[in-house]
Amino acid sequence: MSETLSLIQSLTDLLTDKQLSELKRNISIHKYQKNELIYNEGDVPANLLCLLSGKLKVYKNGVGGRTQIIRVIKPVQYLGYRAYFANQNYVTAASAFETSFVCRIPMDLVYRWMEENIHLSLFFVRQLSLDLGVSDQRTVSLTQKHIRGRLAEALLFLQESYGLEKDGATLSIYLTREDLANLSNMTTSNAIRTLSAFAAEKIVAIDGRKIKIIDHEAIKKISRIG
Amino acid sequence: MSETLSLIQSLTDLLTDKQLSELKRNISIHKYQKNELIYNEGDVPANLLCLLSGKLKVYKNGVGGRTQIIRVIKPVQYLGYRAYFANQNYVTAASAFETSFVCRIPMDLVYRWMEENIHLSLFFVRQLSLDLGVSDQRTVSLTQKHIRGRLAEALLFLQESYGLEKDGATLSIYLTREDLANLSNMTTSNAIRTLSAFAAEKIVAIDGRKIKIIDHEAIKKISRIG
DNA sequence: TAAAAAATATGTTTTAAAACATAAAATATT
DNA sequence: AATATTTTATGTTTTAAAACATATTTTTTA
Repeated sequence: MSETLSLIQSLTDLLTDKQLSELKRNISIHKYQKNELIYNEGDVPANLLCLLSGKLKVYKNGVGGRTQIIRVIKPVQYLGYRAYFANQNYVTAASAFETSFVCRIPMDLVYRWMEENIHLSLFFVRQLSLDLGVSDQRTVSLTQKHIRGRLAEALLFLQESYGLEKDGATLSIYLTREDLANLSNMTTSNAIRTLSAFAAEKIVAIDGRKIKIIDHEAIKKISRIG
Repeated sequence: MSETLSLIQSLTDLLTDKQLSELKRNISIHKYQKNELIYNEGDVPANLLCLLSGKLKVYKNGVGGRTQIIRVIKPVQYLGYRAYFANQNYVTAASAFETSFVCRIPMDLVYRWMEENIHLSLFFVRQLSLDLGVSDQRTVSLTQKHIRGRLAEALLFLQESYGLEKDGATLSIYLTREDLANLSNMTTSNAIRTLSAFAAEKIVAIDGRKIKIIDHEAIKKISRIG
């Protein structure tokens, strides 16, 4: 428990002693298996969620069964607050890329703390502002870049989000081509084909779901100019 | 001045008397002509902006000179706060669709008020949460819907945003086909062609830039299913 | 470990949207 | 009012991405 609390420090740092002890009494930890749903579109957002370990995706089911991954979550990051603050049900769903531990804090409690703790409120102001900037940029990238540019951007995004393995080149997250497609707004076949093309061009090396970044500059260039 | 203050009531309601008098000393009003730039990508976000009258667009310049309208602003709505809160320069630009009056309040002042006024902070938490929900939904619509669906959605969006004229059918905003295209993520020719098609199908009637909604249900259906 | 299911690979066809072209109409400028 | 510029309209061609098809490989489940 003390380790858990240290993990979610960014928020707990902001709490008063009284709020902290209240937190300890109301926090719960949940384990999610690979691909397990954490919340679904339409659900009531009752809890603030915090990813302690593992990897998550936040996504929307769009037109004709197509899925768009909106953002990915890494430890230690919060999620699930937007809908509550907007007084809406969830408009996204979230599930685990791999086995993950998530803690839940009742959102009503968090909101009560916010009313008496300006730092906590400002924490969410900042968080939401960062999220919104990313979302707006993403709208433009996904609509205007060509397939190769979108896939290259997705690879860079995964590198930034989850980092690389000890070799300093292999992405630490192993996604199916379908997830890669849903992240880059393309069909699964196009994710497969385009990734194969990158491999043929020696920009990446692929070994199943393992993706090794060979020519980082080339990927950045493709992401930038399409 | 008293009328101005009544216009921006949603925010001023939240201020203390002391803050309100400080507001009066620091607020300024600016007139923008049609197509005039209000702020540009890369600018430092020094002011909270509030549209008092007129109509604005917030947009991003993307790949290859293409422009994407991110959101439209109606009176009385605030803008320009996200970048400040995220500690970034503007990643969007804003300009006037038509002659508009915008008031400016120094953002440092607003932030200081937020630190001593929880209601103001929670106002922005809610605002940002709504913005983020719209942005995420927009990402999916713009990437997954077909051209007809995107244009139909844009028409509905303009109706919601700016309303209709006295006839109860004509959109109150007259956009060029180019703006309509930039709103719907398509080329100008496709906006022209698709709008002509809607007119031929008697779903809308067009008279220059005037767009009259004839069959609202049909537009909703096209927006929904593509 | 065998069978079934899911994911990946690769080729071919189709299609939606962009690009290109030209003309007419509407706006703006002198 | 005349000229220049921008916007709208419409036709044609090209192209990027989706859709469809089939085979192979990998993963899951019985």
